Amino acid sequence: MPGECEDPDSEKPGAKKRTRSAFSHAQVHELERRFSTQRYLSGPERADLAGALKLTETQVKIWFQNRRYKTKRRQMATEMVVCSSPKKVAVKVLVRDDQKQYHQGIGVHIPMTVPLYRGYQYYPYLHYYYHQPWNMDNMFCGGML
Amino acid sequence: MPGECEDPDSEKPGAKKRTRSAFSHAQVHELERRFSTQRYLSGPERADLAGALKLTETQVKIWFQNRRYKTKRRQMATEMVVCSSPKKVAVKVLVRDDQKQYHQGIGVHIPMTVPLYRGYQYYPYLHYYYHQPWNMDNMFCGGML
DNA sequence: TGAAGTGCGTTCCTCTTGA
DNA sequence: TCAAGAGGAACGCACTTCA
Repeated sequence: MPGECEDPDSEKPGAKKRTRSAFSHAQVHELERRFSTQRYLSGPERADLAGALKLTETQVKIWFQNRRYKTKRRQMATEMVVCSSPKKVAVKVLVRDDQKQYHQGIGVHIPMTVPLYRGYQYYPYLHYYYHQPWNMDNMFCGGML
Repeated sequence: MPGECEDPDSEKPGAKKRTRSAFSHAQVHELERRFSTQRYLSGPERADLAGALKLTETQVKIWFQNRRYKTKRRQMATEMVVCSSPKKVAVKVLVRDDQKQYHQGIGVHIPMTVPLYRGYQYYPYLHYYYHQPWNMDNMFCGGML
Protein backbone atom coordinates (compact mmCIF):
# COMPACT_ATOMS: atom_id res chain seq x y z
CA MET A 1 0.00 0.00 0.00
CA PRO A 2 2.51 2.62 0.97
CA GLY A 3 4.53 1.63 -2.01
CA GLU A 4 4.88 4.65 -4.20
CA CYS A 5 5.17 7.25 -1.53
CA GLU A 6 8.78 8.20 -1.42
CA ASP A 7 10.02 11.37 0.05
CA PRO A 8 13.56 11.99 -1.05
CA ASP A 9 14.56 14.21 1.81
CA SER A 10 14.18 12.74 5.19
CA GLU A 11 17.17 13.49 7.30
CA LYS A 12 19.69 12.00 4.98
CA PRO A 13 23.01 13.78 5.00
CA GLY A 14 22.50 14.68 1.40
CA ALA A 15 19.40 16.79 2.04
CA LYS A 16 20.14 20.45 2.44
CA LYS A 17 17.41 22.87 1.69
CA ARG A 18 14.79 21.54 4.05
CA THR A 19 11.85 21.07 1.79
CA ARG A 20 8.29 20.77 2.92
CA SER A 21 7.81 17.10 2.17
CA ALA A 22 4.06 16.65 2.32
CA PHE A 23 3.15 13.12 3.27
CA SER A 24 1.29 10.99 0.82
CA HIS A 25 -2.39 10.28 1.16
CA ALA A 26 -1.68 6.72 2.13
CA GLN A 27 0.78 7.77 4.78
CA VAL A 28 -1.56 10.30 6.30
CA HIS A 29 -4.39 7.81 6.19
CA GLU A 30 -2.43 5.27 8.15
CA LEU A 31 -1.21 7.89 10.59
CA GLU A 32 -4.78 9.05 11.15
CA ARG A 33 -5.95 5.50 11.59
CA ARG A 34 -3.34 4.93 14.20
CA PHE A 35 -4.02 8.21 15.90
CA SER A 36 -7.67 7.34 16.28
CA THR A 37 -6.53 4.45 18.42
CA GLN A 38 -3.52 5.85 20.18
CA ARG A 39 -2.61 9.39 20.89
CA TYR A 40 0.92 8.45 21.92
CA LEU A 41 3.32 5.93 20.53
CA SER A 42 6.01 4.10 22.39
CA GLY A 43 9.48 3.87 20.94
CA PRO A 44 9.10 0.48 19.26
CA GLU A 45 5.64 1.32 18.02
CA ARG A 46 6.94 4.50 16.50
CA ALA A 47 9.80 2.64 14.87
CA ASP A 48 7.47 0.07 13.38
CA LEU A 49 5.08 2.63 12.04
CA ALA A 50 7.90 4.72 10.64
CA GLY A 51 9.35 1.70 8.91
CA ALA A 52 6.01 0.70 7.47
CA LEU A 53 5.32 4.17 6.14
CA LYS A 54 8.85 4.85 4.98
CA LEU A 55 9.11 7.86 7.20
CA THR A 56 11.74 8.66 9.78
CA GLU A 57 10.90 8.16 13.42
CA THR A 58 11.25 11.86 13.95
CA GLN A 59 8.68 12.54 11.28
CA VAL A 60 6.24 10.20 12.92
CA LYS A 61 6.94 11.69 16.32
CA ILE A 62 6.42 15.22 15.08
CA TRP A 63 3.32 14.24 13.19
CA PHE A 64 1.75 12.87 16.34
CA GLN A 65 2.82 15.91 18.24
CA ASN A 66 1.29 18.27 15.74
CA ARG A 67 -1.78 16.09 15.51
CA ARG A 68 -2.32 16.21 19.24
CA TYR A 69 -1.96 19.93 19.23
CA LYS A 70 -4.32 20.34 16.32
CA THR A 71 -6.95 18.25 18.04
CA LYS A 72 -6.56 20.24 21.18
CA ARG A 73 -6.78 23.54 19.43
CA ARG A 74 -9.81 22.46 17.49
CA GLN A 75 -11.44 21.27 20.66
CA MET A 76 -10.62 24.49 22.39
CA ALA A 77 -12.52 26.31 19.70
CA THR A 78 -15.63 24.22 20.15
CA GLU A 79 -15.31 24.57 23.87
CA MET A 80 -15.41 28.28 23.46
CA VAL A 81 -18.61 28.04 21.49
CA VAL A 82 -20.24 25.63 23.87
CA CYS A 83 -19.28 27.69 26.84
CA SER A 84 -20.35 30.99 25.43
CA SER A 85 -23.88 30.08 24.42
CA PRO A 86 -25.74 28.60 27.37
CA LYS A 87 -24.66 31.13 29.91
CA LYS A 88 -25.64 30.54 33.47
CA VAL A 89 -25.99 26.80 33.11
CA ALA A 90 -24.37 24.81 35.88
CA VAL A 91 -20.84 24.01 34.94
CA LYS A 92 -20.91 20.54 36.38
CA VAL A 93 -23.62 19.42 34.02
CA LEU A 94 -21.80 20.75 31.07
CA VAL A 95 -18.70 18.87 31.93
CA ARG A 96 -20.48 15.60 32.46
CA ASP A 97 -22.31 15.73 29.19
CA ASP A 98 -19.25 16.59 27.30
CA GLN A 99 -17.11 13.88 28.73
CA LYS A 100 -19.67 11.21 28.13
CA GLN A 101 -20.12 12.31 24.61
CA TYR A 102 -16.46 12.06 23.85
CA HIS A 103 -15.90 8.86 25.65
CA GLN A 104 -18.46 6.92 23.75
CA GLY A 105 -17.45 8.59 20.58
CA ILE A 106 -13.89 7.39 20.70
CA GLY A 107 -13.01 4.44 22.77
CA VAL A 108 -12.96 3.23 26.26
CA HIS A 109 -9.73 3.44 28.17
CA ILE A 110 -8.07 6.22 26.28
CA PRO A 111 -9.25 9.66 27.29
CA MET A 112 -9.25 10.83 23.69
CA THR A 113 -10.22 14.31 24.50
CA VAL A 114 -8.73 15.52 27.64
CA PRO A 115 -11.11 17.18 30.02
CA LEU A 116 -9.55 20.59 29.56
CA TYR A 117 -11.71 21.83 32.37
CA ARG A 118 -9.08 22.78 34.79
CA GLY A 119 -8.15 19.85 36.92
CA TYR A 120 -5.09 18.06 35.70
CA GLN A 121 -5.19 16.62 32.32
CA TYR A 122 -2.73 13.84 32.46
CA TYR A 123 -1.63 11.80 29.57
CA PRO A 124 -0.35 8.49 30.67
CA TYR A 125 1.93 7.12 28.03
CA LEU A 126 4.66 4.64 27.71
CA HIS A 127 8.21 5.70 27.39
CA TYR A 128 11.04 3.60 26.23
CA TYR A 129 14.66 4.24 26.94
CA TYR A 130 17.30 3.14 24.59
CA HIS A 131 20.26 4.17 26.66
CA GLN A 132 23.17 1.92 26.36
CA PRO A 133 23.95 0.67 29.81
CA TRP A 134 27.19 2.39 30.51
CA ASN A 135 29.83 2.46 27.91
CA MET A 136 29.39 -1.21 27.68
CA ASP A 137 31.08 -1.17 24.36
CA ASN A 138 33.96 -2.93 25.95
CA MET A 139 32.40 -4.37 29.04
CA PHE A 140 29.77 -6.52 27.44
CA CYS A 141 29.34 -9.93 29.05
CA GLY A 142 28.04 -11.34 25.88
CA GLY A 143 28.40 -11.07 22.19
CA MET A 144 31.87 -12.48 21.73
CA LEU A 145 33.73 -15.60 22.64
CA MET B 1 4.36 5.88 61.51
CA PRO B 2 6.33 8.50 59.72
CA GLY B 3 5.54 10.88 62.46
CA GLU B 4 8.75 11.95 64.05
CA CYS B 5 10.88 12.16 61.02
CA GLU B 6 11.34 15.80 60.31
CA ASP B 7 14.05 17.19 58.16
CA PRO B 8 14.30 20.90 58.54
CA ASP B 9 15.89 21.67 55.23
CA SER B 10 14.08 20.52 52.21
CA GLU B 11 13.96 23.23 49.61
CA LYS B 12 12.33 25.74 51.83
CA PRO B 13 13.51 29.25 51.16
CA GLY B 14 14.92 29.37 54.64
CA ALA B 15 17.49 26.65 54.05
CA LYS B 16 20.86 27.98 53.01
CA LYS B 17 23.86 25.82 53.51
CA ARG B 18 22.65 22.72 51.76
CA THR B 19 23.15 20.21 54.48
CA ARG B 20 23.27 16.51 53.93
CA SER B 21 19.82 15.77 55.32
CA ALA B 22 19.92 12.01 55.76
CA PHE B 23 16.48 10.53 55.64
CA SER B 24 15.07 8.91 58.73
CA HIS B 25 14.91 5.17 59.12
CA ALA B 26 11.15 5.23 58.74
CA GLN B 27 11.37 7.26 55.57
CA VAL B 28 13.97 5.02 54.01
CA HIS B 29 12.01 1.98 55.03
CA GLU B 30 8.92 3.19 53.28
CA LEU B 31 10.88 4.25 50.23
CA GLU B 32 12.49 0.82 50.07
CA ARG B 33 9.17 -0.87 50.49
CA ARG B 34 7.77 1.10 47.64
CA PHE B 35 10.81 0.54 45.49
CA SER B 36 10.49 -3.19 45.89
CA THR B 37 7.13 -2.86 44.21
CA GLN B 38 7.73 -0.09 41.73
CA ARG B 39 10.92 1.12 40.24
CA TYR B 40 9.28 4.21 38.81
CA LEU B 41 6.66 6.51 40.22
CA SER B 42 4.16 8.54 38.29
CA GLY B 43 3.58 12.14 39.18
CA PRO B 44 0.61 11.66 41.50
CA GLU B 45 2.20 8.63 43.12
CA ARG B 46 5.31 10.60 43.80
CA ALA B 47 3.31 13.45 45.23
CA ASP B 48 1.41 11.16 47.55
CA LEU B 49 4.51 9.43 48.77
CA ALA B 50 6.33 12.69 49.27
CA GLY B 51 3.43 14.04 51.26
CA ALA B 52 3.22 10.94 53.39
CA LEU B 53 6.92 10.98 54.15
CA LYS B 54 7.19 14.71 54.55
CA LEU B 55 9.74 14.95 51.79
CA THR B 56 9.69 17.10 48.72
CA GLU B 57 8.74 15.54 45.44
CA THR B 58 12.21 16.26 44.17
CA GLN B 59 13.72 14.36 47.05
CA VAL B 60 11.56 11.36 46.31
CA LYS B 61 12.35 11.57 42.63
CA ILE B 62 16.06 11.76 43.25
CA TRP B 63 15.92 8.99 45.78
CA PHE B 64 14.34 6.67 43.25
CA GLN B 65 16.83 7.75 40.65
CA ASN B 66 19.76 7.06 42.91
CA ARG B 67 18.19 3.84 44.04
CA ARG B 68 17.82 2.60 40.50
CA TYR B 69 21.39 3.47 39.74
CA LYS B 70 22.64 1.79 42.86
CA THR B 71 20.79 -1.38 42.02
CA LYS B 72 22.15 -1.33 38.54
CA ARG B 73 25.71 -0.76 39.64
CA ARG B 74 25.47 -3.46 42.19
CA GLN B 75 24.14 -5.80 39.59
CA MET B 76 26.85 -4.86 37.20
CA ALA B 77 29.37 -5.97 39.77
CA THR B 78 27.81 -9.38 40.20
CA GLU B 79 27.45 -9.70 36.47
CA MET B 80 31.11 -9.17 36.09
CA VAL B 81 31.81 -11.96 38.53
CA VAL B 82 29.35 -14.33 36.96
CA CYS B 83 30.64 -13.60 33.52
CA SER B 84 34.25 -13.90 34.38
CA SER B 85 34.16 -17.33 35.99
CA PRO B 86 32.59 -19.81 33.60
CA LYS B 87 34.53 -18.77 30.56
CA LYS B 88 33.62 -20.35 27.26
CA VAL B 89 30.05 -21.10 28.23
CA ALA B 90 27.48 -20.13 25.62
CA VAL B 91 26.32 -16.62 26.23
CA LYS B 92 22.70 -17.34 25.55
CA VAL B 93 22.52 -19.81 28.39
CA LEU B 94 24.09 -17.40 30.77
CA VAL B 95 21.56 -14.74 30.02
CA ARG B 96 18.63 -17.03 30.38
CA ASP B 97 19.72 -18.39 33.70
CA ASP B 98 20.42 -14.99 35.03
CA GLN B 99 17.12 -13.51 34.09
CA LYS B 100 15.16 -16.33 35.55
CA GLN B 101 17.09 -16.11 38.75
CA TYR B 102 16.35 -12.45 39.17
CA HIS B 103 12.79 -12.65 38.13
CA GLN B 104 11.83 -15.09 40.77
CA GLY B 105 13.89 -13.28 43.28
CA ILE B 106 12.12 -9.99 42.92
CA GLY B 107 8.73 -9.90 41.37
CA VAL B 108 6.90 -10.92 38.29
CA HIS B 109 6.01 -8.31 35.77
CA ILE B 110 8.70 -5.80 36.55
CA PRO B 111 12.03 -6.55 34.94
CA MET B 112 13.80 -5.73 38.15
CA THR B 113 17.21 -6.23 36.75
CA VAL B 114 17.61 -4.92 33.31
CA PRO B 115 19.25 -7.27 30.89
CA LEU B 116 22.35 -5.16 30.61
CA TYR B 117 23.46 -7.50 27.88
CA ARG B 118 23.27 -5.21 24.96
CA GLY B 119 19.84 -5.22 23.45
CA TYR B 120 17.66 -2.38 24.50
CA GLN B 121 16.77 -2.05 28.07
CA TYR B 122 13.61 -0.14 28.02
CA TYR B 123 11.84 1.17 31.02
CA PRO B 124 8.20 1.70 30.38
CA TYR B 125 6.86 4.15 32.85
CA LEU B 126 3.93 6.38 33.31
CA HIS B 127 4.22 10.06 32.79
CA TYR B 128 1.77 12.61 33.84
CA TYR B 129 1.49 16.06 32.45
CA TYR B 130 0.23 18.91 34.49
CA HIS B 131 0.32 21.46 31.79
CA GLN B 132 -2.39 23.99 31.95
CA PRO B 133 -4.28 23.79 28.71
CA TRP B 134 -3.36 27.09 27.17
CA ASN B 135 -3.53 30.14 29.28
CA MET B 136 -6.90 29.04 30.40
CA ASP B 137 -6.58 31.26 33.39
CA ASN B 138 -9.14 33.52 31.88
CA MET B 139 -10.81 31.23 29.45
CA PHE B 140 -12.02 28.67 31.91
CA CYS B 141 -15.40 27.17 31.16
CA GLY B 142 -15.87 26.37 34.74
CA GLY B 143 -15.12 27.63 38.16
CA MET B 144 -17.02 30.86 38.18
CA LEU B 145 -20.50 32.07 37.40
C1' DT C 1 27.70 6.30 52.70
C1' DG C 2 24.24 8.47 50.11
C1' DA C 3 21.58 12.87 48.99
C1' DA C 4 22.30 16.20 45.87
C1' DG C 5 24.94 18.43 41.81
C1' DT C 6 26.17 18.37 36.98
C1' DG C 7 25.72 17.32 32.14
C1' DC C 8 23.63 15.38 28.34
C1' DG C 9 19.79 13.02 25.87
C1' DT C 10 14.89 12.74 24.81
C1' DT C 11 9.84 13.61 24.85
C1' DC C 12 6.22 16.73 25.58
C1' DC C 13 3.67 21.13 24.91
C1' DT C 14 3.08 25.60 22.81
C1' DC C 15 3.48 28.80 19.27
C1' DT C 16 5.46 30.27 14.86
C1' DT C 17 7.18 29.90 10.30
C1' DG C 18 7.65 29.18 5.44
C1' DA C 19 7.38 26.21 1.34
C1' DT D 1 -2.18 24.09 4.97
C1' DC D 2 0.90 21.64 7.76
C1' DA D 3 5.68 19.62 8.59
C1' DA D 4 9.22 21.36 10.96
C1' DG D 5 11.73 24.88 13.91
C1' DA D 6 12.38 26.89 18.40
C1' DG D 7 11.82 27.76 23.34
C1' DG D 8 11.15 25.94 27.84
C1' DA D 9 9.78 22.28 31.25
C1' DA D 10 10.33 17.74 33.06
C1' DC D 11 12.65 13.11 33.55
C1' DG D 12 15.91 9.68 32.84
C1' DC D 13 20.81 7.92 33.16
C1' DA D 14 25.63 8.32 34.11
C1' DC D 15 28.95 9.89 37.04
C1' DT D 16 30.87 12.98 40.76
C1' DT D 17 30.94 15.46 45.00
C1' DC D 18 31.26 16.23 49.91
C1' DA D 19 29.03 16.59 54.43
